[in-house]
Amino acid sequence: MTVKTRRQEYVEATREALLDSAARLFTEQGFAHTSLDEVAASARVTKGALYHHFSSKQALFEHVLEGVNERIAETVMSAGAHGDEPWGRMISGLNAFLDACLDDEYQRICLQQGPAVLGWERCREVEARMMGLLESMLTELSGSGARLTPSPLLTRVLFRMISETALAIGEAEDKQAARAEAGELVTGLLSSVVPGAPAAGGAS
Amino acid sequence: MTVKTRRQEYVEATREALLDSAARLFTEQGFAHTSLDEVAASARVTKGALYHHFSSKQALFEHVLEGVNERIAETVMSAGAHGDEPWGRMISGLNAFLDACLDDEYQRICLQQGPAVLGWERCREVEARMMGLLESMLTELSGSGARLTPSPLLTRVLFRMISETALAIGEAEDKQAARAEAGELVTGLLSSVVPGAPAAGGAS
DNA sequence: ATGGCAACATACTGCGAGTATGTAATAACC
DNA sequence: GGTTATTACATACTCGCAGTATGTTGCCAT
Repeated sequence: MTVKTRRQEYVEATREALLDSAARLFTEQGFAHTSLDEVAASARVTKGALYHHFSSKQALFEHVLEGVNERIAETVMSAGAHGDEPWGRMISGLNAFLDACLDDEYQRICLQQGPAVLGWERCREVEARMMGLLESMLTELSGSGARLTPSPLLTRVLFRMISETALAIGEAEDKQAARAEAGELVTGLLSSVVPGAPAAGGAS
Repeated sequence: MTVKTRRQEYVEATREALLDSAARLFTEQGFAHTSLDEVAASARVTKGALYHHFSSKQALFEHVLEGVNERIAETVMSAGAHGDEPWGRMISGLNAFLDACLDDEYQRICLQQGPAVLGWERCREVEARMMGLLESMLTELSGSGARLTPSPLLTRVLFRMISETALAIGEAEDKQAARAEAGELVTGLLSSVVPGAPAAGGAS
């Protein structure tokens, strides 16, 4: 690959400025109450530039969501990679995810607006990486004999369950307390489903 | 209360025609792709009539959702009322709910569009009745010694979990098979959380 | 040099939510 | 029982905004 010309850098910068502005405005005002003129103005370009880079408002939102999701997924996966025993990795990944839920952009864009704007189906496609992580952890854990046999549906349901606690954290007044309660509840639920864990443990 | 005049009947009929048309169109085309002119035309009135009865498009949707939710809640609650032992009532209520998820209107309006249009918070207010039913059942079951202490968060998480299986049923090609799998999975999960149940039982 | 394309800007269209105003029938009041 | 107020709509309009059509300007290849 040849060295990137200055012009290509400008193009990329424009594109990312649009994505950044969109992420900010979608987070602050929501998808419906954010106009594309606003986004363009915030990135100091016009709507023409926006439509040159993104085919529609939905497409713009989709790219924003993918970016935010990617950022969080990276954090969670790196947290879930370390540790030797399966349960330890599960717990670290889980805690990383719950911590990520304190992130405003992830809250509003991925958890709240995402399903509304893109539909559940498309939204789950984006979540596929994190779902995959959860699924592999579940099968690994179930190796030691699980109460429930792992299945795509089980993974999906557990993932949504965790997302719901994430939403609860986001809505709570005292987010730290909610974060703690959610952590205990989810680990408790998981240890009910998959044995071989500290029966009821709060992990920080 | 005085006898209802013929005119009041007409008014009520108009209002319900609007609600019916809106429910149909929102279900078929979704909230965003349904225009109020369309709804009004389908009810054989004009937009003026619609705005006389409902203050905004959101308000119309909200009333539609409340109606659909009420209809389902009635079914579920009556199903959950019969039976003498708590677990039996829980199972019947659960099955009634999962069956209700085969209902297109409930699927699309309450489970898919609802959170998107009204936001999760308002949506949970509407779901309060069914959440209350679940919560009372949980506390009742936990009387015999639960693995997890019941809490609002637990109720909420379990409810969302069940809703997710509901969505899965709706999206599946073979809905009957999905319905069966969901039934087993949810009863299995619940019996993991709340003991005193048939360890793993498929209830029809 | 020049033709073409990429990366924008400008100007316009159309749809649809919401509003303002009209109007016919009913209800209220004296 | 005639006048007035109100209800239950219809008609006509505004306006914000997503999407489109059409420039305009520089860069790059040949």
